[in-house]
Amino acid sequence: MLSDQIRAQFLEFFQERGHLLVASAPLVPRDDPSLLLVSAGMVPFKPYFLGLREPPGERLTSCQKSFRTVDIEEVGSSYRHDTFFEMLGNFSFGAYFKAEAISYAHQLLTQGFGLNPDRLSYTVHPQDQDSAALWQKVAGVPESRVVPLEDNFWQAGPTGPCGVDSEIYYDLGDEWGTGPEEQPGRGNRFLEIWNLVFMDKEQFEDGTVRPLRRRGVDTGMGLERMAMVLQGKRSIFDTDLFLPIMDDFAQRARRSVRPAELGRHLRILADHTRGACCLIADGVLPSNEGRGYVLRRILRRALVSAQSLDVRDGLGPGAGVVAKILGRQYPNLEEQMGAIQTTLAQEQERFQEAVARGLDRFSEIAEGAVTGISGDDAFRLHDTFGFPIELTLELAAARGLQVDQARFEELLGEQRQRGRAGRAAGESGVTRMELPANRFVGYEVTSATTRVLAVVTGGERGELSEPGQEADVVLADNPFYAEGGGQVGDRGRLVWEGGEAEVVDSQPTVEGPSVQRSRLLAGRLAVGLTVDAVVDSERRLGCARHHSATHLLNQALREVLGPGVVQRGSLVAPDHATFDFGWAQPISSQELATIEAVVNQQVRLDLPRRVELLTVEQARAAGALALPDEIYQEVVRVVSFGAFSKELCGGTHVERTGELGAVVLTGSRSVGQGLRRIELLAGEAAEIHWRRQAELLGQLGATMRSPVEQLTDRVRALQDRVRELEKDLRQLRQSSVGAGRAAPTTESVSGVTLAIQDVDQELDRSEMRRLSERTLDLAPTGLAVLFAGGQMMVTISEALVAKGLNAGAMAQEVCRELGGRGGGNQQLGQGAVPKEGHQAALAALRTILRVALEEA
RNA sequence: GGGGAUGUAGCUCAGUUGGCAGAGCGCCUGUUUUGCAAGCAGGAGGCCAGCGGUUCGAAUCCGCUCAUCUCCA
Repeated sequence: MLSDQIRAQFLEFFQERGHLLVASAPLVPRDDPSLLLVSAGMVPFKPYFLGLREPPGERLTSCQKSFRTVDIEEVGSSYRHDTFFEMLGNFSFGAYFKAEAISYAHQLLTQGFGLNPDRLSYTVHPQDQDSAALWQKVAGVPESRVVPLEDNFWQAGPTGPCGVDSEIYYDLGDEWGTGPEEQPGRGNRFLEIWNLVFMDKEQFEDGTVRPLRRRGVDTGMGLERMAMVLQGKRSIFDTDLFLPIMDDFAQRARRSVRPAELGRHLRILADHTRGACCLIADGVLPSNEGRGYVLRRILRRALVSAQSLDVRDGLGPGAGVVAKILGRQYPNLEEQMGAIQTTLAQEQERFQEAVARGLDRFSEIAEGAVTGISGDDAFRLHDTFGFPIELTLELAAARGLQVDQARFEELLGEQRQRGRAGRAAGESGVTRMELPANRFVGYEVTSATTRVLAVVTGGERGELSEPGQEADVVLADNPFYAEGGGQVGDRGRLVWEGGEAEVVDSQPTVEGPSVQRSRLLAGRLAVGLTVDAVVDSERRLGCARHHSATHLLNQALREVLGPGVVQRGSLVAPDHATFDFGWAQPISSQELATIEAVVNQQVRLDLPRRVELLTVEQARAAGALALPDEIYQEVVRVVSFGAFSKELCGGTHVERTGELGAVVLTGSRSVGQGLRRIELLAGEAAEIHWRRQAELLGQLGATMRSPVEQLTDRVRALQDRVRELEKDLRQLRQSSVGAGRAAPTTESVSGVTLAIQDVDQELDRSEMRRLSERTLDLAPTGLAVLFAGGQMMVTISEALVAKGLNAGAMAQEVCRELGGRGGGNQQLGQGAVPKEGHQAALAALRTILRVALEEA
């Protein structure tokens, strides 16, 4: 049975039983910073289980793209470990619980997929008598095949919905082993194919566990494993999901290795190429951190394997095969193929550079190596230069060198420890807390008379009584826009009988309602109070202008640079906005000017704004732009300006583009790999910007006494002139110094020649040095002292150095006597002496020299 | 979020207990008058990433910032 059929049959089975089919969410989770990537089928449904949002139906079914990073290192060496996988699931939100879930599962497996019931066994949580009984009753399985398992308890994270679960295992047969270790949950013979989670509790940060308002079911069946079972294969990699990818790489491999190694490399290539394609298609780009780093890591692992097998044409063609297999299920693989190919090529290039650098290092290390390569060196190659340990091992073996792998692992472990410690320290102390639901009225009005539903200070409910105190406030009818979609949160005031508070920020919460960070000015703020909530509408309007301007910019970029422009984020503030987008080349100033012109043209057309509430499908069909890595709710706001721009957006906007007045793009710069940022100003901010520029130019022109048009030439000429003058001055000084205002004199101190030069001008360091050496020429076996303005320099000949004299020490002593400081090394000493102290310094030097010579 | 590395001429990089900023390639001028990326001589080109500190003196030592590379989470 082909994997496409398995997927279809699963989803049909549950659709026939009243489940609504929900499309897979992107791999990048929305609004959940605790998660790197979607790692299970239920992740997009978490808010439904928590009761924070209404699900589109009580019964849902989906095939969800998922990605797990925990066993990246295992991939290739195992028959069932992968990173990217598809999770088939059915979900209940209060519609049914254990009995139906178990019955459905048994029915689909045995009748739908036709699995032999004798090969199935089940695990349940030891406390979960219900499930144990249900398996026997509903599925008619003997008690012996229902195994209690302590770890059959599931939760999405440290906090959140949780409950006992029940796992279904398929017996792969005697050839996988017959020992006592081979049991469901242990060994290899029994393969977990489906997990049914019965969620009825919620875990809180403080350790308490409370029942969920609406208990539910969350199940997950791994498509890859099911395909392995139904296609009678010994590995998920032998199924139609992976085999064509492996074949493709095998055909392009030019180096032969041992069969076991070949298989491992092909599995790595197949899994990682597949995963990388899906990540890139969902908007992830390689980087040094976060999910971008996950992508880079699997790409580099794949590239190491590609190199080991000497694969022709790299990973690119493999991506084509991936799209052929998964493209029908996930159309964005085809749509984003251009981005996928360029990303693969770019990362390959970067990797080659890192390898080339590492090779040089490795050679240096290997040159000096006698017995082997230390773990510290191997780790350094890996850690600092990104040179894969696999290559180090390979190259070392070729030279007959050992690598201290144990030490390497030890260092890697320490690195991990540091990483974890760093993360724990950086964790924010946000505690989860139930907040009452409220209503956002800010699209329609900027002020409202409403009730205070909650006042939260320091994670606890309370009230504000002292002026200056701050708290997060939840309002029943809330006119404040909470930070989102790049637009900053509203500010304003809360006013009530006998009191007032300033709203300094508005933030969304994971729990649902947005909170107004408020600082008490007067009176007392507590739950139940009726307040007038007034948004700072000037500020709001500034945000609206800049937000609308970014929409125009987004479309203008696509028209000028091409449809490949993908928005990656933005910041919309009252006085400026920035817009980030994926684009590899720098933006020329001409391009920027063209883009700016297109935007302003749309401003002058005074396009009307329209807001529609559509389903995601409708919006997509209408061609609305959306961020690639955002998941939107079922009903979305679509904001359009005339026929020019149409975007999914929850922000606030002007009514007509004419309100923007003018838009100015102040520049573009790179903010990361393949990521550019354009800064823009609209309305009054643009006006201020221009006025400042004009003032600046005016001042500059006045200072230069030159018309503005000629400023560039004037400045350039001035620079040339300065350069010439500096050069002339240098030469002049050199010659004047050489001539010597006061000719150098020599005298004898205890039989040693002391050459003295005193010039009545400040010299720079190199000039002093040069003149000092020339003065020393007069005393080839003695010493020289040079005074130049407030500086003194003592140089002594090799002969005196050999006698143990120290110029630095002498300079230090002389200076100290004159109240200054000095120092230096054996040949050369330097220090500050006042201009009028030259004679005193000389006298001191003579004394010091005499003493030093006597000691020597 | 936490480590490591790098930042010096247009490019690739040297630069030693802290003491006159260098090489190769490229560029300009002259010369040779020639076997294909030519030879010879001369020259221009630098805020040593930025800011602060230590020091008589910092490309060099210390701190912070920025950019790039890289590993871990």
